[in-house]
Amino acid sequence: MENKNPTLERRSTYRHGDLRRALLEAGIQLARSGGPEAVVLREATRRAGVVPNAAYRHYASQRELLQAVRSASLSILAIAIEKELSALREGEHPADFARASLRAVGTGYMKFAQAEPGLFRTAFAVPDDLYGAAVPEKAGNSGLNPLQLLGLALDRFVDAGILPRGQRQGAEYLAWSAVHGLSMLIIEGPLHRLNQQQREIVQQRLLDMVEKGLA
Amino acid sequence: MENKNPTLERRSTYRHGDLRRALLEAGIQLARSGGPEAVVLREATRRAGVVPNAAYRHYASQRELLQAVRSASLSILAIAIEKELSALREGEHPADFARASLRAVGTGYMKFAQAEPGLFRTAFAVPDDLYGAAVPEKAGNSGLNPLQLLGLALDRFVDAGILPRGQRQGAEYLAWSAVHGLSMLIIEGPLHRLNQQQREIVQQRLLDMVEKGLA
DNA sequence: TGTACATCAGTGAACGCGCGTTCACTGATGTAC
DNA sequence: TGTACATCAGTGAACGCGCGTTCACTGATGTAC
Repeated sequence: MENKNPTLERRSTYRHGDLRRALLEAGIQLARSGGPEAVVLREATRRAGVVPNAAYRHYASQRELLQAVRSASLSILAIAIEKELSALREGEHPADFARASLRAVGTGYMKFAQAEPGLFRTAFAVPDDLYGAAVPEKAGNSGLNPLQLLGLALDRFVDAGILPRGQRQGAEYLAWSAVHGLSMLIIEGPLHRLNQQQREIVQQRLLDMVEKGLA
Repeated sequence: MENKNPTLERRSTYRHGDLRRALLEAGIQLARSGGPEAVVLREATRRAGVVPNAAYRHYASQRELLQAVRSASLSILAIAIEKELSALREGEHPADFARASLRAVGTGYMKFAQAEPGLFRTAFAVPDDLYGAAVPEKAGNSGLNPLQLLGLALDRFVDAGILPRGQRQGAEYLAWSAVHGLSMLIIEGPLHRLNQQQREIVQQRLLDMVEKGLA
């Protein structure tokens, strides 16, 4: 029997103080360890050290809490991608820089999927717009969400002249499909048994395919 | 309130006759309309016109029934792919034939995902080997499961000399990732809003990318 | 051809579980005067 | 600076729900003699 409520110090105050955030954070932990179906409202309140219905002061329903967790997951993913991107230095060859950018986005995405499969699955479990107005809840530090970061890398392809401008539109979805698909096959599919080295090889080959196949 | 048990004619016999199959078929219907989480043992027994615990004469647990449904889903997918493949005629150009084969596999896969999202999600929801001994429960009429059908198309690439033999191994997973990823983005992701024509365009572009990027 | 009996498919009743959600409440806080 | 009071965060108790699963049973079937 593990401690279900590691965060709880018995509250001395009647008011919690920041229950909304505590519930969100508990929800993120739940998603982290069990994916979207683990985001259980009652369990989140338990972890926050609060009675179940107290949640309704801050979220209208379990569904609304789940959506908040989902947005947070996307934001964490965006930050992981940004981290890979920020390791790049813009050299003298724009084409190399563009290619490295795309690989960084893809690598950040796939690394995240494997390091945080629960959050990854949560981020994409529920259909929801990733187009439209960029909302900060789903964005990284740059203010861009994961799809927009991918778009940024592809813009660099166009700028470098290695992707015809006419093929730019919708190219996100081609690259995204490949990287998303491999992530799924690895984290909950038939590629689950691959060891770390094998995973890296297939990831690199996949990125090669995208790079070569896009232009 | 819809009819929960459309199949049930009030049984006149004490014995059901073929409850195992009836439960499997009910399970498939459930998966069809609601994905893996809809495969509820009690509901399957209701549809079979039988008391809940009767299921335990035929399946050791809900999980076992779900696995059976999953295998059936893979088999149905294999048949869908075979249908696309069988429309091909082997012409005089092996390279063209090989390329058409790969496109047929990819098209069959993506069509199935969109026509039967519930079964598709069920087929891939639970991790499970698709390697190893080919088991007939997961295979199509040819005795090959979906992964093996993809392998067949890639073998034709090698035979036609458009894929180096040294790059053949593991190539399944590159092609599969792309096609699987796009399917997911379309059926339960941000590409859900695309209309039929837009979907076909992006699917064709994705297949172009794979074809070009593989070799 | 007839009868006894083993087999086992399906029944009936019940279990514990955890979930999301609603209701009327209580207690602390902070604002108006 | 002190007091009355509105606000509203969190409580306590309870609801109905559907699930998977277990138990002791009953009734039909088909096989052995």
